[in-house]
Amino acid sequence: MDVARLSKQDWLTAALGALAQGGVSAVAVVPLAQQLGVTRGSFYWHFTDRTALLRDALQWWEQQGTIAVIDQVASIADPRDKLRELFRIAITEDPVSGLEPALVAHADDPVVAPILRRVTERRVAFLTEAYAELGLPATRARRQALVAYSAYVGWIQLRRATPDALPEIVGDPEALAYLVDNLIGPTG
Amino acid sequence: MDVARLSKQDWLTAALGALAQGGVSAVAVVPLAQQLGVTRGSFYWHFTDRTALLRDALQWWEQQGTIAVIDQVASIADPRDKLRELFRIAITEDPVSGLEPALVAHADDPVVAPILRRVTERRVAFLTEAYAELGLPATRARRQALVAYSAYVGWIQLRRATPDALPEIVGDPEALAYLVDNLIGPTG
DNA sequence: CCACGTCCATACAGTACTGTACGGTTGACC
DNA sequence: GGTCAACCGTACAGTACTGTATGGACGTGG
Repeated sequence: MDVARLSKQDWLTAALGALAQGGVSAVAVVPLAQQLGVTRGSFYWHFTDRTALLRDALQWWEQQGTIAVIDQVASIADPRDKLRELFRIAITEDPVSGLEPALVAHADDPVVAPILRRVTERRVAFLTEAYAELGLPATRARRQALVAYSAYVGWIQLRRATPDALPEIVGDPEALAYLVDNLIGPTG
Repeated sequence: MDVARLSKQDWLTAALGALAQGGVSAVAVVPLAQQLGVTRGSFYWHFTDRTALLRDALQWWEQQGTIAVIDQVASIADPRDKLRELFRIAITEDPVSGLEPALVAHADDPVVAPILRRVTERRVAFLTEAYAELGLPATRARRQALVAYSAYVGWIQLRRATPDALPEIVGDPEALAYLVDNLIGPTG
């Protein structure tokens, strides 16, 4: 019959969902097993530890979230169009709602810290490169990249803190363009 | 002798610190009591519940964090100077490091949700008013307020995610002015 | 058809936290 | 100096989670 055996990936995605909602401490074996319809016996076959689950889940997210999106826009030749499309994707989409806020909140966690750091650095570096292609000198390019990235981060935070105050922006194409232009910043 | 009896406020500040570091689940009675050098008997005299501690702590923070800062800049007449000073304070100071990211991460929590919502709305309303004083029409003022506030939120998040990438901005007065101007946005 | 690898359930300690009940200590005030 | 309230320690259940050990079900290849 369909006894519905689980793969390692099932645990990873479930862990990311729990992490997004309740933070690191919500990545617990018992609730996840209950949610997946199995017992802890399943978990301790796939993973050695609770920490191993958290680490593997974050590493998987690191690959999917960072590399996939960057690959999606890296082919765009014009740097201004590239930034525009990048921010549009980043603002409107949100694969695992609330994950990034949860990660930032647990920035001190020994498992979270290195991965969050790598992802942030990689994103800022990509932005810096794009702004450099736009003609900014190196120092100003990195400065603008930090400003733009922090604006992006704040946006996804705000979307979670007050979800119903923002559709008035995302829903209106003109307002969305206004936001994207503001994210890109003064590059003239 | 100096048996160092605790006040209710001691528990509140300790709770905010724990909340900032480990999230809602870190606001636990046993660890806090241990950190304060007492047993749980003290806690259950001052508070009825673990939830009551969390609620009271957040309400205290709501008053201190929101009202105090707004009062500090509300007297400045020129709206542009007012915004400048507001963002300067918001960017450079951080009374309880990491609290706001932790709150956003637990935006679904029944205790956190209403308070976070009130604080966000109040801040955005204050910004909207300032931009209106600057001459923006109502719709654009609120839109710009949301953009500016999300940029601010992202800044304090980024400061926590990668603390050593940002002093290069805060330390340099010129770069700080650049950031503040970018937060204020195009208001010409 | 049976032997083996995969996947999961169950049972057993062990730990950490929550609430409650109650008893003890301290200091102010009459 | 006795009384009362504020404050805290201790002991008792109760719950939730972690890890480990072990055995069973299930399918696949020899």
